[in-house]
Order: sequence, then structure tokens, then C-alpha cells
Amino acid sequence: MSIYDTLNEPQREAVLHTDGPLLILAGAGSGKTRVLTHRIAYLIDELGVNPWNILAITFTNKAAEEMRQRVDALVSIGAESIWVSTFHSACVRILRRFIDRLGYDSRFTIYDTDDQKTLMKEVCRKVDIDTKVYRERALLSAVSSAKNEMILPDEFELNAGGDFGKQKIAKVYREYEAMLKANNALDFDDLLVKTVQLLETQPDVLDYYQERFRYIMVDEYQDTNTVQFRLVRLLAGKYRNLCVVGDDDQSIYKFRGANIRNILDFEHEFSDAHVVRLEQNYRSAGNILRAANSVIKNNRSRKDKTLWTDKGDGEKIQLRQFDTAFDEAEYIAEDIKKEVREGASYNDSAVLYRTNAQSRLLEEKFIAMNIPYKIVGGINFYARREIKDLLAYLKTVDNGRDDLAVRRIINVPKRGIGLTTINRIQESADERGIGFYEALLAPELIPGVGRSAAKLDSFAALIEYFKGQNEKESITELLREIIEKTGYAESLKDEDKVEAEARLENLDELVNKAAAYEEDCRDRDEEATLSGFLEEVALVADIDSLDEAQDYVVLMTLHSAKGLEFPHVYLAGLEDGLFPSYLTITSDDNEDLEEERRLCYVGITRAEEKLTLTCARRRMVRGETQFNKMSRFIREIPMELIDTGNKKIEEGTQIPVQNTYSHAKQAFRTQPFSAQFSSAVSGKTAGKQPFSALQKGGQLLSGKGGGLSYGVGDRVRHMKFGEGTVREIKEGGRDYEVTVEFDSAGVRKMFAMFAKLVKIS
DNA sequence: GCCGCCAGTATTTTT
DNA sequence: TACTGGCGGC
Repeated sequence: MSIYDTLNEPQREAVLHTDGPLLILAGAGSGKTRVLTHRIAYLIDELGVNPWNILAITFTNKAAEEMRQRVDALVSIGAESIWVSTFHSACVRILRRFIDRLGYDSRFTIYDTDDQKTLMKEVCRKVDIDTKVYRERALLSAVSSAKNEMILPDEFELNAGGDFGKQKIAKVYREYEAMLKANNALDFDDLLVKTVQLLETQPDVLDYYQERFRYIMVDEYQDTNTVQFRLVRLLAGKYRNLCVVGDDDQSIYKFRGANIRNILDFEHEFSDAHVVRLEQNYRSAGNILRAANSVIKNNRSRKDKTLWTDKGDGEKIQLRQFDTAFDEAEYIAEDIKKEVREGASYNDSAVLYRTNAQSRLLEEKFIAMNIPYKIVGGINFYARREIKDLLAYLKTVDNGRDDLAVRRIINVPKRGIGLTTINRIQESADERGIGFYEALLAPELIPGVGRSAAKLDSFAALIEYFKGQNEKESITELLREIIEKTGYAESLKDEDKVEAEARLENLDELVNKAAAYEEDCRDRDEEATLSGFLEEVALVADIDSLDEAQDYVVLMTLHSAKGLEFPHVYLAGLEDGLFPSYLTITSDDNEDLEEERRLCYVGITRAEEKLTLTCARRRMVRGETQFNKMSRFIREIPMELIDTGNKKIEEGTQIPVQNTYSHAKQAFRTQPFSAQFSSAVSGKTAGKQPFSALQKGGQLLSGKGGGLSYGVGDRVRHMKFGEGTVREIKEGGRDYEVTVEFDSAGVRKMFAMFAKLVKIS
């Protein structure tokens, strides 16, 4: 009996089909990782393929690691020479070797979103764009989607035609690119774009990698974007042994440029593609699977398929609705406690939610109840200030051309080098067409820095000293030395005690990470380099740190949960407005809601034995109370699969708008609502006691709904526009749109929530 | 040049 | 609510 006998029929078909393009449509929990690992084993052990010729691309480093281990257990030898990595790290590896062909130095730095923003700000300053009109974030996302589509500045400008706004963006894009290059830096998207450019323009490099990667496998193919597609097509162009695995129902990264057409059109792109469908689910109990199927079937643009299982029905799906998000969190925490008392482990459970902000309440409850937990995502460790500072030192030592890094640390800790000096250095550098650091090495050539010259000299001497040390000592030692010799640790002591302590701990943690990296390299017999460490740091995802062996409850977003599974899954915050999010509900593009539904499908199918859905009628979002209906996705699940625990579930009274605590308070403080106002908001909801919950607190409101303290015809005052008369109040979305005729500022439409109009009598 | 306060903004998801 | 960035005072 061979290892391949344990596979089911379509799985075996996928494993044995090794030549030519292959599309594996693998439903959730259908054993696609098994197929991939067995396929690799088959290639090596049965067909005698050299592991060296195999490339497997996964979504996260964690998945890569896992795959390597599982292959290792299957094949006799050589698993370690297979390339298993994410798109991004594979590209970095290629670029480190050949990027000089594109005019970069191989010690380029990788910019994260923070760095991008800083750079973009500078770009805007340079090309004279008001960041209040065009926000950095918006500009960056425009640039990013262009890159994801492989549209370079020239083409972008061409496409812009006469459109003024687009022309501006084209200008920004061009300058942004120029500055990245000047800093010898690449952003995330560049890693892919530049690799494709490299392969397209350098035939010998392309040939090298085509020869090397004779067998290519891509996991989570539904989430690839256009550049990634182009990359894969290039690499597989010669031998065409390309196997992609994916599930169009789990495509959840459209916002990041993922192109679901990549998987839907695979058969068109590769006309001789063989297609295998894996529809038997080995993960979830029958009821859970049925729920998942009944939700996803509401999507129109998908390849039709239905997962099935030969497992029993299992438990019903638990549904609980609460008054507030506090109650919700408490229930989840208590429920987990209860199950642990009954013999479960903490790591049997995971809590999934739509937005990172939701983790807060859960975390508080978990702490209060002494439940071990781990939050995945949220603020990245490497995004913390002290960590970024230290990394900026390392980047400066490693790549002297990264001006952003140098400017970040030139006065951290305080050396008395101020903004004026920094600007003068920059100006001088720009004039002479050299880098910031290079300019600062010779302060005597810079007009107007006379007094700071000595300080600049000692800063430069410090960096140069570190550069020297970098040659001699390990990264760990260098890092320790930087922390000490710059006085960084010392400077923290002046800060708030608790804060400083946390930061110092983080610094220790960073040193530990460096040590771990070096050890890793030693194990793998590779040289540990500063560039290598910085790259690893830039490309880790928080999910990579997840450790199944540890006994904790995992809390994370639905996006992070992709590819994972747990015996008991809690889906929290299933409310219209939160999940599906308010933006997708109001979007006129139906695709958006479909993507949200896929996200729900991903969430449900993470559960093996038990699924608990929870929602709250009332929840604080950004300091405001929101009233939400139960999620429409819940209503797509047949009632007979659901157990509400004998509690009453209401579809939810949707309160139209104006639910904010502060407005309620303000409304109470001023005076009852005018007659015009209640007629303006229609009687539909007026009788439903929208503030029932708030009444508990007592003094807030009388009984009727509403919340504005003024009505049509009233005189109001606005902070900026002065006094005026209310002409119209319209109900819209979450807020009221108020039209006011100001005495001096004319007629203005504004949202009540932001306008903070005050009634004057 | 540095520090502290205030105002404006944000939240959908992340390699 | 919570964070960030800008501005003004010392």
C-alpha cells in the first residue's frame, strides 16, 4: 500500500496529473494541502524530479513552513531544496540576485505601509499637491492598484488623457517611483512588479528561472492579482507544468487587487488545462457545511459546486443575540470557560470577527476571566515606534541611500538636530543630486548649518562606527550596541514609566528576533545578513507567529483565518452594518456584497465541530453607539439548522439614524424636538422606542425617537459659518443631511453628525 | 528647537 | 473613542 491509496478519486487524479497546466478547484476543507504535498512527493519519489526544480507558492510564511514540514515527512530526501515561499519572498530572493540589472543596488530596503505614507507625503510636497484635497492614502491606493495591474507611470499618464485629477495622480505616481528608486527602496507591490519587469527584459534571467522551476504550484490561486498572474505565466512559460489550487468561493482580497478572473478564466488562458474538482469536505460536520452552502449559493458569479461530507450532522449551529457588544464578549468568554471545564482545551476555540477593532472588548473579557488568548493582527509588532526607530538604524547601516530611515533617526534620541537643519541638508542634497546621508557627511558644504555641524559630525561618526561593526559582529550584537551607544534605552527612561517599560520589552523582543533569525540561518547553512534580517522583518505577517501547540484561544479577523481550522469557531458581530460592512451594503456594486458573503463562507467553513454565531443590537463604534440588525447572512441559513438556546431572536429594530450617545445627551440637554422635525423623519420608526436601551440609564431621553435639537425653520449656529436658518432635514444613511441658509456663508448642506449645529433661540 | 495642546479624522479587510 | 499631525508658546 502506498501513501497515494489514502487519497480519494479526484485527489488522486490531481496528484497523478503532473504534466501540463492543471486547475484544482478545491472547496473548503477538501484536502488541498494533502493533494499538494502528495503531488510534490509523487514528483520526487515516483517521477524522479529533482526537488530543486519545484516551486510552491503559498499565501503566508506559515503555510509555506507547514507545507515544507509535511512534504518532509512524505518524501525520502531533499525536501529542503524545494522552493516553498510566498510570492513576495520568492520575488525578493530573485531580486536580491538580479536587481542590479534594473539599476538598483541589491541591498534595497522594503518599505512598509508606514514608510510609503511618509514618502508619499514628501512626494506631495515636492509636486505641490495639497494633501487635504488628495489624501496620501487615496493616492497610495491609486498607485497600488495601478501597480497591481502592471500599469507603469507612462501608461498611466497616457490613460489619464485630459482628466485633470488623473493627470495629477500620474504626476504623483511618477515622482513616487523616482523617489523610491533614489532611496534604493521597493514597496510591497514593487517586489512583484520589478520581478516581472526583470523577467520580461532579461531573457537570460527568465531562462534561468524557467529551467529551474520546471514544476510550479500555486496555492490560494483565487487571491492572486494581475502581476502575480503575469509572474506565474512567465515562469511557467517554458515547461507549462503549472498547477494552481484555489476556490473561487474563498476569494476575499479584491481590495488588494486580487482578480477573481484569474481562477475563473484559467481554462481560457491555458486551453489545454485539466480541471479537477474536490468537493468532498473532510473538515466540518454536516450542519456547518449545510449552513455554508446555503449562504454561498446566494452569490451569482461563481463556479457552481456543492460541498458534501459523509460525516454526521453534528451539533446545530448556535445563534445568540445580545443587547450590547459587552454582553456578547462576556457570553463568548463564559462559553469558552464552560467548555474548558467540560474537558476542551483553549486552543479548540477561535473567535473570528470582521474588524480588528472588535478584538478589544473580547480581550478585556478574556483578561478579566483569565483566559489565555492570542490576538492575531491589529497593530503589527514591527510597526511600533521604538521598533521602527531601531530598524531605521539598521537600514541606515545597511543601505545608506534610504533617506527616510536616516531622517527618521537623525534626531532620535534627541541630539539637538532640528527641522531647520534637516531641511537645509535635504535642500542641499537635492540641489547636488546626492542622497541625504551623503550630504550630511560633509556639513561644511551645506549653507546655514554652521552651528549644527558638530552634531552632524558626531551623528555621522556614530553611523560609520556601526557600519564598521556590522562587518565584524553579529546582527544581535550590533543591535545591542545600537540600543546602548545611541542612548536609545536611556532616553526611554524619561518617558512615562509603564510606557517605557513596554517599549524596553519590545526592544528585547527585537533582539530575540534577530537572534532567532541568525540561528535559523545557521540551521539552514545560510549566511545571516542584515539585509536578510530586514527583509524577513518586512515580510512577516502576524499570522506566521500562530502556534497550534500553544494552549490559547485565537482571536483574529476573518481574513486572517483563511486556511485555518478549529473545532469550535465563534463568529462575532454578525450584524448588518458591521458584517456585511456598512460600505458594502450601500455600495452599488453587487460584487462587493458578494465578496463579503464569501468572507462569511470562509468564516463558517473554518469550524470543524461547532459553530457559534453572535450579534449585538447595540455596539460602540468609534465612540458612537450603533444600532444594528442581525446580519443578512444569518437569515440565509435555514432555521432548522439553528439553535437559539431558547432565547428570543429578533430580526432587529433598525433605528434609522442619529443614535449617538452624545447627540442623545445633547438633545436632552437642549429642548424637545420641534414638530417639524418629527414630521421630517417620517413616522416609520417614531413609535418603536429607538432608545430603549439608553433609557435604562434613566435620564437620557423621554420616549420618542430622534435626536436633533433643531428642526426646519429653527435658527442655528455653526462654528465656522455663523448663524443661519435650517431649510431642510433629510434622512440619509446613518445621519441626517441638514440644509442651512447661513446669513453670511450662503446655503450649505452638511451632515448633522459633523456639523455640530447648535440651536439658538 | 522642544513640548504640549487641540482639532480633525478614521475603520474593512493585509502580503 | 483614539490616534495623529499641525500649530503656537516657551
